[in-house]
Amino acid sequence: MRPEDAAAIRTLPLFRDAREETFSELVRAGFLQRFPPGVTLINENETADFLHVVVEGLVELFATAGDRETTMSIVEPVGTFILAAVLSDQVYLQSARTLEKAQVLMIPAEKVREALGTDLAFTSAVVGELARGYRRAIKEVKGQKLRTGAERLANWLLRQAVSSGAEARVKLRFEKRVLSSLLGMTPENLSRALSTLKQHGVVIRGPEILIQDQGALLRFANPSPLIDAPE
Amino acid sequence: MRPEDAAAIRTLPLFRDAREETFSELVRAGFLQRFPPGVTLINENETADFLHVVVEGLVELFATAGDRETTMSIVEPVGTFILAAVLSDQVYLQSARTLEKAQVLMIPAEKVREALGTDLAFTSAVVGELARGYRRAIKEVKGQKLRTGAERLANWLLRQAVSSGAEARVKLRFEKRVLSSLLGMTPENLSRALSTLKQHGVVIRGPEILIQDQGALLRFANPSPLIDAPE
DNA sequence: CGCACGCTTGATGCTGCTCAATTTGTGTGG
DNA sequence: CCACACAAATTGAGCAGCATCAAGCGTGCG
Repeated sequence: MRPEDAAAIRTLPLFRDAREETFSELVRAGFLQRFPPGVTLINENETADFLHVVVEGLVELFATAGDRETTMSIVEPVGTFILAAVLSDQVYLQSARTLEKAQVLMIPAEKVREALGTDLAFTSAVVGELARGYRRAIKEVKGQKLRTGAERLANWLLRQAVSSGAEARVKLRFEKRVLSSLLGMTPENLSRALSTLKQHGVVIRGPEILIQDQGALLRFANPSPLIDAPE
Repeated sequence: MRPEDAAAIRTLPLFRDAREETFSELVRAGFLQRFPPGVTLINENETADFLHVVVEGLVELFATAGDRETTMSIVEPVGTFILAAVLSDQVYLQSARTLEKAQVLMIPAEKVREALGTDLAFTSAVVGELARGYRRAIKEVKGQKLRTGAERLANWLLRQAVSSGAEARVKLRFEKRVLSSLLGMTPENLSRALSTLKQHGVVIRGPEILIQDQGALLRFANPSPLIDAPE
C-alpha cells in the first residue's frame, strides 16, 4: 500500500481522530485489493466479514428483491461502506460491485470491533459516522417519498455541479442507467427527465451536463438542506 | 415518574447495559411530560435539544418538503426517537406529533453526549442502536424503490399480524390515512390496495384486518428478511 | 337527530414503466 | 483508418400504477 493511500484514508472522518496505533493496526490487518470493473465485491445476505474502504475507482452499492434491482449509492475514494453490518455482526443488506477498475482496502470486521473497545476517539468517530449514515438514509427516504423523478434529478445535478462562473457543469463518471437506478427510475425515464430540464436551464452533451441557468434550475428543484445537504 | 415506567425504559436495548448511575442520571435529568393527541413535539430544522423516549401512547414521525408531507415512522412504547440528531448535535430531519394521549420522557441532549464518554457499555449500546436505525432506514429505501404500494401494505400487515391459530389479525391503532402516508401512498390508494388484498386471503372489518389465508398473502407479499426483518 | 369526519368508491388524468425500434457511441479486428 | 459489432442512449406507442377530484356512505359525538 502506498504511503499516500494510507494518508488519504487517515483523513477520513472515521479514522482522523483515531490513535496512531489503532489506525496502523487496522490498516496492517487489512488487505488492499485491486479489482477490474464489474466485479461483485459482496453479496446481500452474506455475513459481514470486512469493512471496505474504496481507495481508488468507483463502487456501486445495490439491492435486490425478487427480480428487481436498484442502486442504493455510489462510493467514491476515499469512502467506506457497510460499517453498520460490520458493527452489529450481521448480514449485508446491500451488494457491491465495481463500476471501474478499483482498489479496495478490506479490514476484518473483528479488528474494527476490537478497536471500538480500546480507542475512545475512534469509537466516537464511529458513532459520528453511523449517525451520518443514518441521517443520509433518512434523507433518501424523504427524497423518494416527497419528490418526483425529475425533481430528484434536478437536485442531484445541483449537488454534483462544479460551478465555473455563471455556469455549472456535471461530468458523469458512470453510465446513465446507473444514475437512473440511483434516482429510482428507469433509463428511459431519466432520458425524459433530462429533456424536461432543458426548459429549466440545462443542456445535455452526452455524459456532460451544463447548468446554464442555475436560478431556473434552483426554482424547479426547490432544494432543501433537510434532504440535500451532504450530511 | 412511576417505577414501572423507569423499569420499562431500563429494558430498552439502548439502556439495558448501561451502568446504574448512568441510567439514573439520565432519567433524573429528563422531564416526563404528558401530551394530548395531535400535539407537535418537535419540528424539522430545529436544533436537537432532547432525546425523546415514548413511555405511553403513540408518536408519529413525519417529514415535509414544500407543501407535501409524509409519515416516516410510528413510535410505540417503549421506543426512542431522533437519537442521531442528538448525538451529532444537529437539526432534526423529522417532526414529531402525538397520535394519542402520550407520555414522553425528554432527556437533555447534553446529558446523553456526556454519558457517551463515561460509560462504555452505554456507548456500545448507542453504537448498536444507531446501526439498527441505519439498517432500518436502508430497508425502508429498499421497500420504497423495489415494491409497489400493495406489496408494501401486504408486508406491513404480515409484520404487524398477531397469529391465533390458522388466522392472523391486525388491529390498527391509528387512522388509515396515517398508514397510507407511512406506506407512501394516498388514503384512496390504500383503500384500493386493501381491496386488492381481498383476493389474497385478507378480510377488512373497519380498523380490524383479518388474514384468513396466510399462505396466499405470503405468496403475494413475497417478504424478504433483508427488507422486513424488524432489525 | 344531524353534523363532521374518516373512509370508500368512481371517474379521469398524469407519471412513470414496458416493449420495441432507432440512433448514437465505443471498442475491436481487419 | 475503416468497417463492423455491440452496448448504451434516445424516442415513440401503449399500458399500469397512482394521484386528484368529486360524490356517496358510515360512524361517532355533540
